Amino acid sequence: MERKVSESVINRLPRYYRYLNELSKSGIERISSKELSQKMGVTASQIRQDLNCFGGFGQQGYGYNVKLLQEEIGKILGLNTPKTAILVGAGNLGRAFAINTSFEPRGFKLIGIFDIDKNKVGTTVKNITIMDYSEIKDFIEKNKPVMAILAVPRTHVREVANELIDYGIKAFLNFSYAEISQTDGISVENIHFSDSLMRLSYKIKENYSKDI
Amino acid sequence: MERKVSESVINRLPRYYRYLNELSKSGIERISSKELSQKMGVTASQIRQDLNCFGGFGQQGYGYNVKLLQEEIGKILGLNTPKTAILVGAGNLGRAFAINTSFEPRGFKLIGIFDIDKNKVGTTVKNITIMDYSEIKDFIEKNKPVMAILAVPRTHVREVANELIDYGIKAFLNFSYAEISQTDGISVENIHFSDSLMRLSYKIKENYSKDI
DNA sequence: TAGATTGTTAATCGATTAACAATC
DNA sequence: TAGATTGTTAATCGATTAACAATC
Repeated sequence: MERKVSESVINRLPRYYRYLNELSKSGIERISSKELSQKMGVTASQIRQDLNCFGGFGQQGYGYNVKLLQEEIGKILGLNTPKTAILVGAGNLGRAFAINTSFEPRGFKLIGIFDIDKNKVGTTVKNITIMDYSEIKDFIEKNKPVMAILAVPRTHVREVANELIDYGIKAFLNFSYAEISQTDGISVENIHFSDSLMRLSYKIKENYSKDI
Repeated sequence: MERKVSESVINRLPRYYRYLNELSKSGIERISSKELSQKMGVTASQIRQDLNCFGGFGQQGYGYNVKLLQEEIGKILGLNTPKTAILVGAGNLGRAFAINTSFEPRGFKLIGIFDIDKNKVGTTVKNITIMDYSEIKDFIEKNKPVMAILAVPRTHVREVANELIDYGIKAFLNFSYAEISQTDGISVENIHFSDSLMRLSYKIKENYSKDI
């Protein structure tokens, strides 16, 4: 029925959401695509095109209501329906992510944390007691979490991911430096620090040679 | 002289690098664009086009030498010239990043860590003693680091970034949930956990409604 | 009503894919 | 030499930008 919205558009939505949130917090009630485009460093055309993939949220001659538009984008992103998530791997990174992240405003709810390290099992992070990885199957079958955050060693990612898919997990936020083989119906979002560093390395190189 | 290489190409380079590294480690010496394309889930055309932005690294009738190609991509990314970096903000996230990341193989060298929390100052992470943020100006002027990893509260990012630019920092890896205003000659790479979560939220929503 | 700004169609631009001659 | 596969040019596809009629 509806045509599929392109990846590029989706990738821009969180940024719109963030800007609208800031505008809203600073008390601005309405904004035109032109004003917003200037603030964000994009074209007004792009903003209007992007938004009109989902419907007409503006009003001719007026612009967009900031609060309303933010709400609509939130709905498009599905932030209003909390999806249950578990964290696999409670090392430095896993714990830091759990502590630093506001799950609820982003559409998720963290309901379990797992590790294989017996020293960690039983301790708590964000009021959640870390469980032994051996209990994960039962936990998933009982509580049906939708998403798993993977912060396990690179060598274990694929194995763990496959297991969790078997148990019923539908989506991954993957921090481990390896890729989860693309399976049908499984959503994956990777955060690879190494890739970011390498891109930055390239950019620095480019910026310098430009000057010479 | 050379035409600017598009962002899309650059963004794919680290992934090529990773795959070649894996191939190399598993003892594979040569690979054709077709084989690689199948492994990576892209087109062979794209691989050849991407690589030929930088030069002809292959051989007709043979394909690509895995090790050589990996090396060349490493050079393109600038991984062979270590760039000095400092970490600003030694909270959970900053520390976890410092501990988990291999800087040298990604073209960087971590030479200093800063925080404002007096309780953290003096303790060490990865053999680096955390310094007080008040010392950062002197440190930068003396040691001339090129890049700063920002893991400070959202409310402080812009202020800190502007200060560091004044002191001579040329690039940022930014974890804080705000954007650094794009300045000429300054390279920025953002890692926004919130954006990743929201994109995943959207994907989950889409994957489900597709099934219905 | 006049002015502003949207939603949307059309034009342009760039990126991806296909095709093939060059050549190992 | 014959087969394979690159490097590169041409064709296609999609995304971005421009333009403008609709309308608040």
